[in-house]
Amino acid sequence: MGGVAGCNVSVHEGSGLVGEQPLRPVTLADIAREAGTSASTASRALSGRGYVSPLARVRLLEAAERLGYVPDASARTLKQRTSRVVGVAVSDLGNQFYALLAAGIEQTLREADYQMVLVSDNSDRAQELSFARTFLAMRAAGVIMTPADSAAASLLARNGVDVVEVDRQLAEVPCDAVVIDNEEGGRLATAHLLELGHRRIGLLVADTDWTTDAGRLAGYRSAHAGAGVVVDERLILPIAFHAPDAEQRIAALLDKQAPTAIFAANNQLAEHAWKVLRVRGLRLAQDVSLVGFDDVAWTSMVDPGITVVAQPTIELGRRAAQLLLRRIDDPGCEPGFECLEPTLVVRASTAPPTLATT
Amino acid sequence: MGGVAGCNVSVHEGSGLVGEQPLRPVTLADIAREAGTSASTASRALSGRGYVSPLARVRLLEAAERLGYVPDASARTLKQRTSRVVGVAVSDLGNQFYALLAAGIEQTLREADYQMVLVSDNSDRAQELSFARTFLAMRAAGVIMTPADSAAASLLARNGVDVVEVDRQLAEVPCDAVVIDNEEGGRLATAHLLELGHRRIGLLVADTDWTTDAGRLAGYRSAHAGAGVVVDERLILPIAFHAPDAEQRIAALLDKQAPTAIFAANNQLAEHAWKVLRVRGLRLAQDVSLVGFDDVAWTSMVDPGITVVAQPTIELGRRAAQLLLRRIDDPGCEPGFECLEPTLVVRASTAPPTLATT
DNA sequence: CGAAAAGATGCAATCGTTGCCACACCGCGG
DNA sequence: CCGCGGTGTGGCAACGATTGCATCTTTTCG
Repeated sequence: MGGVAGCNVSVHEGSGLVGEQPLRPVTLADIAREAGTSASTASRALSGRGYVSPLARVRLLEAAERLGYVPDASARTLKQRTSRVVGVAVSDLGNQFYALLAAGIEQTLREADYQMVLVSDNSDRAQELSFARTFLAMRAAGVIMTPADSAAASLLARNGVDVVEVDRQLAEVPCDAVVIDNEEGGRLATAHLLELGHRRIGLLVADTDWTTDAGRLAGYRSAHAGAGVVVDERLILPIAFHAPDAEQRIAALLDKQAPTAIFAANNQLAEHAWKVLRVRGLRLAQDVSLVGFDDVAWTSMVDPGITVVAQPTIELGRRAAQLLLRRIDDPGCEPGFECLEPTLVVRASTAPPTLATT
Repeated sequence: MGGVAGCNVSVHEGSGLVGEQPLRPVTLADIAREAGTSASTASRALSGRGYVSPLARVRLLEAAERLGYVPDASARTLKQRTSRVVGVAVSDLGNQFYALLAAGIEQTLREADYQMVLVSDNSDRAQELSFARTFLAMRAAGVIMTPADSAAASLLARNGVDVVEVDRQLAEVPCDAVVIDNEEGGRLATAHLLELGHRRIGLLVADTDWTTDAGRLAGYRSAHAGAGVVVDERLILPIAFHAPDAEQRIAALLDKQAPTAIFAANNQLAEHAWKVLRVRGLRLAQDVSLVGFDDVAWTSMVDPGITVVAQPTIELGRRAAQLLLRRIDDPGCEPGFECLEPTLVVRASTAPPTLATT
């Protein structure tokens, strides 16, 4: 440490003790000069590629350490035409589901020394496309998204950026994807209610053309078919995200269709349904059964606890990141598709109907 | 559109209809050639700086549009020595509080056309420092962090990167900060319980040296002092984050110190306390009162609802981002400090003690 | 009418890193 | 002793956008 007396002298700017304004960042050329080599050699020593004598290596490493060298990511990206950032676009960071998804992604990326650029696009096509352009501009190593539209994925793929779709699937280009088995989830929830004896099961589902909602709806139908029960279409209520009248419409469904149970196909709708039931003074399980989708915290804390279809949310994020890392590592590999299984968590919000109708 | 017949001809690679592998991204030089100008003029036209004739401008704009030009962020960053990304480091993305904080930050940054690089550092000093280096390498325009240690902020500040501390404050360098008035929050919660007649109020607080916990503790003491009540130090229980024995220790506190009320100074501890009380069959309000800190979703959904000190979490994030944007805009301005006021939300988990001791 | 100002453009250098290429050593086998 | 691989090393040209400067053209105005 500081053994070479001359070292400080050769530093052009007083960078040592006072710690004031290096301002101009330390470059490779600086540490090369410091160690008496060329920039090329410095680059080789620090990146570990190519021949460098042991002596030069330690000198350079020491110099880099001493001067606090931090390689310039943009220069590297410019030269190598790819960066270590991964773009991640989710629908709504404020929603616990997407936050956990992002947490899972970030964790895995971090372990592989990639950075996550996270944006929340409100499921807006224009914003999604704009973010795709941004990720393109950053020369992102890849992009993970919960897609709202196929245009973004197409744009990215066309420009050679790897895309992983997570939670939903709607790309028109071949691409990696990891989703939940939504149909199975819908089936689990619905079959559970059917087995309890319910015959009029209201379905609250997001009003989208996404695979998540389509899958859950399909599961709902399939469970009915399996049980030989005809679905009354009026029991199916599509509700747009953030619809201001969501709770009124749920209330109307309760009034007009007299369901004995409700299957709310996402965590928001479950919350809405729960609130409507509470406001109306309807007792869960006794008066109306309720099944939610996505095991968010409150469902196990309220009394009675809510029966839900649990998704491995963080794992979903991790898998998506793993899929992307695999593709970065081996760009030629077959598009991967993973489908994680949801599980039914039975709590106290479901019970046989009190007055069984036909 | 496509009026100039020759335009496709001059494109060297078939980029038009087939949409297959442009592979090499479109550069400024490409669109300059396409429009018959130099790259300099193209740059001026697209960036809007400097003289460009109207004719050249439209030609270049059209060419850029037609070829799908996306400026290379790394080249721009390299040249301008600053990027449009803002590094954000929070303690734990899986915690709703930090997720919402990040959501608020992202929203504001997005509106100003900045990107958020989000990392979750687990309050680990080493990780935090490593991220600071990464942000440095990316030439981040600024960094927003919930700090765990002062080293990261110092490193960044020393290298000319603007730092905003959010939620907590512990930088040794002058820097912008936005926090909650934790002392007031602690006081609100404690005073509420004291007014109800409680004299033995257990305090669950994170075992850190952060300003959040110190502030809440100070508020707890200050409220006692204001009411002329002496604090029994044995009622104060510091619990480390993710301590596996958190609930056992809370149970022990209940057993040994017989508090008539509990003030849990963060959302995790509130959840732990709530669970312990439930497991023990203790009725909220009637047997033990409970006040939480941070109005997360479940607190208003459980029965009885939990009285909490609510923080404007998203707003906290927004303000932090605004502070950073202001500083980027005017690097010389005085370090800003904002302190947002928490509010007490009284629900049904608090009531006068049944058996008033002393 | 001529000079100065404004308008418009291109050249070339620059940002920091990487990687190709050439060169310079070394010892060794032919 | 020549050449040949194996080692090290430095020079130089990229990567793609920006920008100061020089150049050239057009106005404008005294």
